[in-house]
Amino acid sequence: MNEHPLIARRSLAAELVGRLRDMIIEGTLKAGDKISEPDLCDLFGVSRTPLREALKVLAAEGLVDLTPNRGSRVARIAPEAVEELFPIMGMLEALAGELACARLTAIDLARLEAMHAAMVGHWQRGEWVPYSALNRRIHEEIFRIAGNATLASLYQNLMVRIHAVRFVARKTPGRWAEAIEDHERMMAALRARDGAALSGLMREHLRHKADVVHEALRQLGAPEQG
Amino acid sequence: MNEHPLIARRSLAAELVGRLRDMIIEGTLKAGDKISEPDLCDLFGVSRTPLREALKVLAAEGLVDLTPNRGSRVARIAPEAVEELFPIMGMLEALAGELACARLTAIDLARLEAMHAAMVGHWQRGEWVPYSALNRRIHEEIFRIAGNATLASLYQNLMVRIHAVRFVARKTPGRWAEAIEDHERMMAALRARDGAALSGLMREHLRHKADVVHEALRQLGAPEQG
DNA sequence: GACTTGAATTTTGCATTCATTATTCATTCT
DNA sequence: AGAATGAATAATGAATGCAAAATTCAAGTC
Repeated sequence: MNEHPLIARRSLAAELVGRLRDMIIEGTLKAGDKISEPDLCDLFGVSRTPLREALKVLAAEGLVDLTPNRGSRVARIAPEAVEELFPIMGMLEALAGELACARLTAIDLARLEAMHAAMVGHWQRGEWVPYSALNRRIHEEIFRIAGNATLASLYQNLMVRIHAVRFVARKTPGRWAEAIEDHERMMAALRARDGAALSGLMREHLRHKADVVHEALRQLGAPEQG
Repeated sequence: MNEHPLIARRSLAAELVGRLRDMIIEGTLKAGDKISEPDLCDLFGVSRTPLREALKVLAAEGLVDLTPNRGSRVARIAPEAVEELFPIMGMLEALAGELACARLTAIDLARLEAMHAAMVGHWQRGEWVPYSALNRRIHEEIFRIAGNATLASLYQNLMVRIHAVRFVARKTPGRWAEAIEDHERMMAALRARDGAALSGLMREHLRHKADVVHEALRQLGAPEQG
């Protein structure tokens, strides 16, 4: 009768979904790569049944492309897909900001202030990696404060889909400064608990992010054929 | 080397995903129902392997709840989940409206005008079923015009999740008139190609829809235990 | 030498089988 | 009688087996 079993037992398929998703996100499995069922079965020491179930789930998430009778490959994100995703993510961030403002506690604000200050510090010292990590955590924190689990998981899912642009999204100094400015304004809106303002700012922030990715993709040119 | 094979062959699992989704949406499989693998295998005349793959996909979509070693049931939508979904759908509609305004052609507008007029006709004659169908098609048309496939499919997915409230969403005459008014204003914004206005109106329209569902759910009270 | 043709191999889709876990139901004990 | 225990039954999770499809590769043709 227990809703949440105390000892969480995951099925092999569920475990594989997580492992494979991580491998795709971190780049062990690269976009466009053919996924060999026998090889992966070997690697994980499982049979094809749970692996295939996992691949079906990842295909539903948009991380894997399945072609009947012709196997599966890691999904390749087309530049058009990126163009489609960013406006959506912008809207979801905007909503998150709005909701977060309405529910923001003093403790939440203090935590965000601290994270923001630390992030600015990383920027000043030119520490890209910790900056990125903290940046991501700030956005996650806003979604947490928003208190809409569906919204958060939806955003997560879309974020995962654009994993591949993570590497190309190297900001120029100017773009980096712009991002910091965006965040400064966002903090101001949060302090003022101005939901509408924060909403607009976050959408704009995402638009800037989209621009950065766009510039990077354009520089790289058309991705090689798989 | 064909990207899109001419003869579309679907796997059994893919076929089952579609069939089961339809069964859930149309109510043949009711929310909270236990899903018996042997029974469904019997019904469709397939083995458990493709059926289980299909259930995993539906679980990823949020239509089915899987509990390890304890089988699967049709997902029950909690009122809180509805409360979480509507603001999201509102934002997505808002974005669709904005994009649609920017890309609207004269032909698109004419088609929408015709659909709108027909829908108003159904309203005047109190024809609920064709009204609903046309209402849905108008919204779909706006998403089509918006030209963002990812946005459309995301919206579809969320729409499917709230299938169960479809039955409770009987509008009162006042609410129905409100919905018509919303649509009148939306048409005006479209004619003026005022993206910002349409965006706001569609979000408000969704808020009204949420209110209707909320009232209905409150009247029904807490859903019976599965 | 490049293009086809077709057999050998590999991979995929699905059914079946086996082990493990949950559920049901009869029996026992308080 | 009602709760507790355990055997019988059914379900789920995962591995294996098998047929159909795709891929590979070597031989033959122009």
